[in-house]
Amino acid sequence: MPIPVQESPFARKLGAYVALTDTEFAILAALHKRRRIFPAGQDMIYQGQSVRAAYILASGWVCSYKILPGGARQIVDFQIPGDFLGLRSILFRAADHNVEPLTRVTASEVLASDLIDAFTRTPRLATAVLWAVSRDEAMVVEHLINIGRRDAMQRTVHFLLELGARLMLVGLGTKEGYACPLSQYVLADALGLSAVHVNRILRQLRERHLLTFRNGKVIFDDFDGLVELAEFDLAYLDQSGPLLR
Amino acid sequence: MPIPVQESPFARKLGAYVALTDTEFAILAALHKRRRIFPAGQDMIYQGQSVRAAYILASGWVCSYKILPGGARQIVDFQIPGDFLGLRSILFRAADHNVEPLTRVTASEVLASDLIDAFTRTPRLATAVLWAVSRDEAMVVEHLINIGRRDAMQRTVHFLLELGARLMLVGLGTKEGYACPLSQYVLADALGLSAVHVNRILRQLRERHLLTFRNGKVIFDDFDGLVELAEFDLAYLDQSGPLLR
DNA sequence: CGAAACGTTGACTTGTTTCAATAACTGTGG
DNA sequence: CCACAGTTATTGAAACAAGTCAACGTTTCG
Repeated sequence: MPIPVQESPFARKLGAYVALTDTEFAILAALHKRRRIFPAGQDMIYQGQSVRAAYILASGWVCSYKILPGGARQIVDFQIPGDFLGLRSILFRAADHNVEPLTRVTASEVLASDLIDAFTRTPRLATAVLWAVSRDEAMVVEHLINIGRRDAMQRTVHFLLELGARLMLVGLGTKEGYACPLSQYVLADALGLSAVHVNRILRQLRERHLLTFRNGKVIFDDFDGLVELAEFDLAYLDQSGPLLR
Repeated sequence: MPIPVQESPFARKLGAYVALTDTEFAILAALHKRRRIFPAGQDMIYQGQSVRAAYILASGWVCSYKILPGGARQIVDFQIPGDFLGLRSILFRAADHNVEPLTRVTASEVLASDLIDAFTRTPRLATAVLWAVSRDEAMVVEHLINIGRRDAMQRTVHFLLELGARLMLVGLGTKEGYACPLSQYVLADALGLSAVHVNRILRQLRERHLLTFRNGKVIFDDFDGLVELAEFDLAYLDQSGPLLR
C-alpha cells in the first residue's frame, strides 16, 4: 500500500494554502518520482551552473548562499523538510547562488518540464506553487529587515525564533527548543556578523537565561522573553488555513 | 486603433522570458483594464490590510517597506515602470508590508481572480509570472547580500548601479546616469544606514569623481570605476532573451 | 591518537551611529 | 515677489557596536 501523498511535507505545505483535490494530489505525487540523496557539505547547486532540476526537500537541512569576490559568504536562507529548493534556478538560465546540504539530505528531483507540465494540467497547482514561492520571498524579506535594521542581539534571537516557528510547523520543534545542526560560523554568515561576535551574543543570551545554543540544540530558556526581546511577530509566515478553495 | 499590448513595459518584461503568443498577449491586455492613479506619499498598500488587488506599474516610482516597532524603517525594494507590485499580498491573507508611491504613479489594477483566471487559460503565462516573481526575489536576495556583507561605500554604489541597470532596461537610464527621485533619507532606509552616513558616503564618491548624486539625478562620473569598486555583476538580473519558446 | 574543525575569550581597531547645529532648497500663501 | 515653514542636505565631535587579530580550550572524527 503506498504512503498517502498528503503525508509528504511538501503536499502538506501546499495544502495549507490551496485545498487540493485528489487529482491534484496525484499530479503532485508524480513530481516525487526521483528520490535522491546528498551527503553533507557537497554543493547540490552552484553559482553559474545551468540547472535543469529543482528539489523538494524530504529530510535534512540545506542552506542557500552566495560568495563575494573577497571570499565573504552570505547565507540567504535555510531549507528544512517540505521546502522547495532551487526553484529560482530552473526558471533562470543559470543558478545565481549555491545550495549546500548541512546534513545528509534526501530530496525529490523535479524537472522544469515536469513542473510546467503539471501547471498545464492543474493551474490551481501553479497558484499554490506561486504562493509557496511568495512565502519564501516573505522570509527573505524578513531576513533582509533583520539584517538591515536590528542589532546583533535582536537579529540573532529573531532568526532563531523564526527557525523554531518553521520547524514546529513540520513537527521538528517545540516552544522548548529544537535540534539545530548549525555551527556558529554558519550562523554568523546567515546573520551578516562575524563568528566571534555571534559567540559573544550567544554567551550573553545564555547568561541572561534567555536561550542556550549548544551541542546542536537550541533551548528556549524563556520563550516569551525572547519573543519580546526580538519583537517577534510571525504574521509574515502566513500559516493559517487554506485561502483558495 | 489600439496601442499594441507588446508596448506595455510589463508585457515587454514577460516577453523577455517566455515568447508569448498573440492569444497570450490578448489575455495579458485584459489584465490592464482598470488604470488607476496614486499621488506621491500616500500608501497604496499597508501592513495588515486585506488586499484583493495587485498592480502593474505603468509610470512613477514606488517603494515597498516595513516599519519596526521602534519606528525604524527598512525599504525592501523599489518598483519602476513594468514591475509587478503587491503580488505577494494578494496570495496572502493580509499584506505583510507597505507600498508607498515616491512620485505620482499610474498603475493597472489586477484582481487576484483575474490572475488565477488568466493562469487557467494559459499556463505558460503562469510560468512567465513565476519567472517575474523569481526575478524580484533575486533582487531582494542581492539586496540582502549587499546589506549583510558589503560596507557602506560598496553597498551604496552597488545599489545605485543596480537601479541604473534596471532603468536602462526600460529606457529610463544610460551609462551616464539617470533621474532619481530618492532623498538621502529614503536611500538610507533602503541601505540599512543612517541618513547622515549616506551623506558622507555620497560626498566621498563626489570627491573621488566616481558618482554625483544631486538634484534628483544620479551621474556616473566613472562608470567602470564604480563597477570595479562595487564588484558589480548583474548576472542575477538574468536579462538575456526568452528561455521558454 | 592526532588533526581538524569548532568554540571561547581578551585587547585593540574600525565603521557607523547619534546628537547637535547650521545651511540649502521647495513649495505655499500673503 | 518675498517670507515662512517644512523638508532635505551638510558637517563636526563623541559614543558605540561590531570587526579583527591572536591565543587557547574543546569537541569530533578518521
